[in-house]
Amino acid sequence: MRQTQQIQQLLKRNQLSVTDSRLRILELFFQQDGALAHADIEKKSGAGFDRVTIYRTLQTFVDKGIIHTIPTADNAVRYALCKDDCTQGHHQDHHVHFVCERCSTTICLEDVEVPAIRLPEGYTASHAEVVVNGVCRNCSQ
Amino acid sequence: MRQTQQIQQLLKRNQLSVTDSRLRILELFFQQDGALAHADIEKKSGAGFDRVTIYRTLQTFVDKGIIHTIPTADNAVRYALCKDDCTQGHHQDHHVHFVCERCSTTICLEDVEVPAIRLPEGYTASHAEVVVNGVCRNCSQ
DNA sequence: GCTAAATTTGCAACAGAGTTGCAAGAATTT
DNA sequence: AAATTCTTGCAACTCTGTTGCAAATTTAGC
Repeated sequence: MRQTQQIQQLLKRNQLSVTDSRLRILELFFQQDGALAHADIEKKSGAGFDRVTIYRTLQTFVDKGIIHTIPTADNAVRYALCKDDCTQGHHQDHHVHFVCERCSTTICLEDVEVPAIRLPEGYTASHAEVVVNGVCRNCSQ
Repeated sequence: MRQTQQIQQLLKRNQLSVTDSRLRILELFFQQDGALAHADIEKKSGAGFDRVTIYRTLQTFVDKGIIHTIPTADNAVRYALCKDDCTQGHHQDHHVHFVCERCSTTICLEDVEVPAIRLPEGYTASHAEVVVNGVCRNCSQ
């Protein structure tokens, strides 16, 4: 399976040991183009990894910049893959996410540009998170 | 105390019974111009209200449109007062919040306009939440 | 390929956030 | 002031996330 090799390389590039849970969880992210919550991963991983392992794996991936978190109004943390060109600097920039009101699918709109936001005097912005709520392509059909 | 009367009227206008906890919690929101988390309210309320009461009170206020929630990256729910002209329609619109990276103060920037965000084809936006992270006026001095 | 060192996993136990049912207590209505 | 309605507090529970530690796995050296 070629994807598995890609994932292995991704892990090694980030100086991480290649383990079952890491392979499987990354695989899930590559299969899904939307974002995943911890609970999704716990269900979909199948292999019955310990909750703690999943938490730690996700944290590790966030630390390494492989995935990033998405803030949502319902206070459920979701994670999404960072694109390959998404290096450290990425998270300093603007970032747009879309949450579908019908199916709750959360996707990362990397291509959408966030217009500059004018703040009151005295305020300095370092980066902004934008969460757009609405109806996704699938649900609007 | 005149403010107490204002708060009482606000409650009655929303068909809510006037109780100690509701008065006190609304008072906190009026004193504070930033946002409050559940934990903040528990500490600051002083009067030792039950945790459950605070949860239910906040939920009631959200339902009535008196306060609204703010999504943050650290996954801590915060609540802020809606302005008087902030009726139901408000939450359909854009909304900008600012979180200070130094003091964690969260404020609601009602006056800032959010530029329209262009989405890929097939996607329909109903409203957007923008969270700007940076340094607030107090901390930048 | 095998051993030692380093890393990762799973378990147990815990902390915190939030919810629900229900009886007792307040506020509102008449 | 009594009856009704609504709200509170308690207890118990679920869900999410964290920490310490021993066992298991992975990696690196030989």
